[in-house]
Amino acid sequence: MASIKDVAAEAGVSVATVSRVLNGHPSVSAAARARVLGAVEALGYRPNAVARSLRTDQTRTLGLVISDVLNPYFTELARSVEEEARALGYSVIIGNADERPDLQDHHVTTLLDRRIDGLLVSPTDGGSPRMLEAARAGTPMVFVDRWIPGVDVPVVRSDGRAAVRDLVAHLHGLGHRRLAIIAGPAATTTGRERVDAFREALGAHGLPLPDAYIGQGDFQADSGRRVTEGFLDLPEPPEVVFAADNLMALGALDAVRARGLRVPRDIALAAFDDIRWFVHTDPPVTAIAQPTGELGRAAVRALVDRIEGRGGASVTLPARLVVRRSCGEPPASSPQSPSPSPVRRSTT
Amino acid sequence: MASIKDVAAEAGVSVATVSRVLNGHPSVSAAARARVLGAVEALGYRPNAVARSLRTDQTRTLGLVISDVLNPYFTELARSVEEEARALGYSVIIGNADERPDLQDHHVTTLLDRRIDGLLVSPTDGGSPRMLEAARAGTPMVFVDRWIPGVDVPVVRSDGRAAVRDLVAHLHGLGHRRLAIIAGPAATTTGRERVDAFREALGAHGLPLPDAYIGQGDFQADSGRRVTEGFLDLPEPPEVVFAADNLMALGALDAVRARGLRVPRDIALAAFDDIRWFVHTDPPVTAIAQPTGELGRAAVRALVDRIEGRGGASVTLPARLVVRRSCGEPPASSPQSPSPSPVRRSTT
DNA sequence: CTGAAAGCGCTTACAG
DNA sequence: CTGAAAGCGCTTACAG
Repeated sequence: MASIKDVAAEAGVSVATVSRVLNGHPSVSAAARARVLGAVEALGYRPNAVARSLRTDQTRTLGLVISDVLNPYFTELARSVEEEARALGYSVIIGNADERPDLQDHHVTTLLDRRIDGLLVSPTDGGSPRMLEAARAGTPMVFVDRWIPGVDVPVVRSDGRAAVRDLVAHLHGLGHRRLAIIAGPAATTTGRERVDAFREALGAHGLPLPDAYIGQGDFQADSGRRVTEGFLDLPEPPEVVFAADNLMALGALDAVRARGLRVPRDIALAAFDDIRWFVHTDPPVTAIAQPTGELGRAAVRALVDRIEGRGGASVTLPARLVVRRSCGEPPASSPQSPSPSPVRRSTT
Repeated sequence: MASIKDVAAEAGVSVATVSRVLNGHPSVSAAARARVLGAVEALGYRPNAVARSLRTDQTRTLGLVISDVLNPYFTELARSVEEEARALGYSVIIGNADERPDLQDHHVTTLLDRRIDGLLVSPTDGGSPRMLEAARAGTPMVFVDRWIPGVDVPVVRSDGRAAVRDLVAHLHGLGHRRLAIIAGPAATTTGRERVDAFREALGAHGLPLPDAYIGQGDFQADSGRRVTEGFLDLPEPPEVVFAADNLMALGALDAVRARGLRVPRDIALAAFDDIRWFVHTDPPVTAIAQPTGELGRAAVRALVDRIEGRGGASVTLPARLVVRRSCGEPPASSPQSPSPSPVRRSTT
């Protein structure tokens, strides 16, 4: 592969001059510039990004460590992150932690070894030593979706509290009283917060959240299935299952179907995270939708602001309830909005 | 960040010695090794992968350019690619082309500039100049899923021909005679092949595939919706729509639902690519399943073989039909298997 | 406007 | 077993 030396030789100038025209430095004569450009074209030369990075100490690359690529929520997040990064002149390298702290650590290490300019992470746990160390060492960093309390890093996330209240009001309005949740890992903020919000919302209606109705999942499908089976085996099974993410809702559907039961007739289902397939499931699934694309873009802007020394602040965006049919049909006469906050009723 | 010099100073040895222990070179005294390891630990030193790559001319990194991250098929492919690569000591950088040739080109260029050791690509089109040039220049490369005829690069893909025959036999057995297809872009091999296989299978049953029943999609959801609307507007709409990928099937479901029609009562639906949600859609969708994970792993092995000078051959794996209910219920008395080749009937 | 030179952080023949 | 030195491909003060 042609190097800058080859270009210089071909153009009859020094490598310094080649470098200058490549970087748009103003003090180059028009003649030299033309000769260099000609040589670049003739040789099909492309600058070696590795050498450039070593010299300039910047890679124009962002690392993104997500919890699970198979989760459409994170896949959409990754897409918007890449899009915004590209618009700002950065590439992104994605690491998939698969909800495993050890894999998360592997990716953080690899990314740091590659000297990425900044790190976007949605932590799978309470924070590996390596990640905390990176944060302390001053690697520009921002948390997205999930975060680690006590670490001084901006957080870009969505707040589902109001939407969860809307959901519980909706469920209560439908006559449901025994509500259960498939929780995410307690080591994650979203794992804890969604349970807290749910419990709080239930409390407002005078409803309890007994321990038996809190199933411990890991945000992946199999755990949703397993927890749902446990709920169904209870002497008094819940009337509604709220899955804290879309994959666990998928697992819940698997479990219900495997028993020959029907949603919502035998048990109602709602999910955190809205995905396109929820419109076409049997029945369509009531869900809480996050402004995923906007989160990804905001996270990149915050990170790039940090990298380029412009601060970079936390952002919290609201989630919203999308009512479909998986929790039962509302009485025809009742109003749609269970609460003052805006609730979109899906047209499907 | 500590460099190799700092470690050398701390350990009281030369940087050469540090490098040797870091790389497991045998000729280092036990004492020196211990001092170096101690210094590494004390300083929290991590080798700079950028510098190492520049020096060794290898990055231990694979580039993967996929057509669309939002497509669960590619997301699963990407996951298995990363997994296998990691097992073999490589990282992978994913570029999402979003079915756009210009974006594909952007990623190929970026990846090449980073001097990745090898390139895995599922081309969005007939091949950009830059990609063809890379192939000709000898960059280790393998095509996965889609490929470009006439380019001397191994291809790892699945052959859906037999499964499409099984599908058509299934449809024919159900009494369907007017079958339509939502095709992928003609610039892609999978776009063309799936239509060809479909036409050939129809021919075996004496059925035509009129132009009006070939809708041009782009493998993304909106095109599936648009094409399906066109089918429904025909004076004689098809009885079955076969979507050449899962996203276009999603779009087809959107279109059918928007008209207040039902699958399979008003129109039947089948899809290429099986995804977990198809079990829970209304109705469950009959699909052709690819051995996606195996494809990803085989592609990585072929690429690494090329990189390490061990050849690297093409691999073709069979796809298989998974019958569900979206094409209608079979008469209770008829046998399940429409053909001699093995057909899995889903338990759901 | 231009070039010679230093240096980014490594690895690896070469000499001892 | 160990170190001094060259060199990977760039960028960028410095001097002219």
